[in-house]
Amino acid sequence: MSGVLCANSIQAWAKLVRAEACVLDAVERELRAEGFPPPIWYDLLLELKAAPEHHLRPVELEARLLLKQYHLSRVIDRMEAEQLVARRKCPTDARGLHIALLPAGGALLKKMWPAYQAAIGRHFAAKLGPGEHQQLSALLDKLLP
Amino acid sequence: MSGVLCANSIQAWAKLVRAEACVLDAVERELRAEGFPPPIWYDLLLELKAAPEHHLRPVELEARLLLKQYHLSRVIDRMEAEQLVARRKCPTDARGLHIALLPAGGALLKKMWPAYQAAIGRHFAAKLGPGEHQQLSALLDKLLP
DNA sequence: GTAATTTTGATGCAATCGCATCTTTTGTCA
DNA sequence: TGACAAAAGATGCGATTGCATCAAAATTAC
Repeated sequence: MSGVLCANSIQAWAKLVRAEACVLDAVERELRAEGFPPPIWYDLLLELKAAPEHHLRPVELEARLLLKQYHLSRVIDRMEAEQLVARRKCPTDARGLHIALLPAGGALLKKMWPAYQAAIGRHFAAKLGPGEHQQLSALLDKLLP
Repeated sequence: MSGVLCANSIQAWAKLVRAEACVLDAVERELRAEGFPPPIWYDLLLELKAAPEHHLRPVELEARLLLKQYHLSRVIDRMEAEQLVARRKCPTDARGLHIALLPAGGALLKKMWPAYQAAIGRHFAAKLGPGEHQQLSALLDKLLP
């Protein structure tokens, strides 16, 4: 089953790790410098906003954002402390929760978008040519579950 | 300068972050389960081994591995505690150091390679087609400094 | 030559992560 | 039904990260 990986594979692997770290770090740093929370907060809020009734269960958020269970649990702690989201009882499963979008969450989403977009544009999008975003997307799709 | 990013860019961005996290996490988890240290230790040892006299300065390691200064400083702490590398005085710059590869470091490199290779193969390389590794490499190169 | 600036590396402290485990509730199957 | 396994979330604790800052040496400027 195994054998030897070719040099191309190893190099692609190394570049994936390095490039992502480099770009994500630049974006996070830029957002933080402007007083914004980390990108994952934005992503989470966006998922909630896109959801049918502006709420999702943690399990669903885990799957969409690919977060680990304990990680998400703590992100929600912090966002709840900032009144961005609220934990509500889930009516159909007593084990579960609804994570609901609060007004302040919607407001942050709006306020953060220009900065987030600019950061992604500067540190990521601008470095690729026109068709390359889709090309990269297609390749990364194969790596996703 | 700015304007609006197209949906393709945003999606590619999101996939880059998610896919990398997903794959790196799987590889790290697998190595850890077999009792090995994190991949960055391997990468660092490999850089040292490839270096002319099996030693490099922290600044050089930072640049090659794209690590932050304080991060690298602490990684070296841990690796030094395990006798994998040693901090030596740098003869040409009294501020600096030589990080030297120790025998145990070389041994770990050898011992770890099969596991590392297998993990990368399983969680990354196997998911891409023959030419796609190079294709991905080329795209990621544009994101690197 | 000396003062100001930059570079290199370390570290205190607070925030975050990762693992393992716990509680509660659901689902399965005899 | 009743026992047993699986799923959803929370959390204690130790390890790691990130920021800010420090000290020491090299470089630059005057």
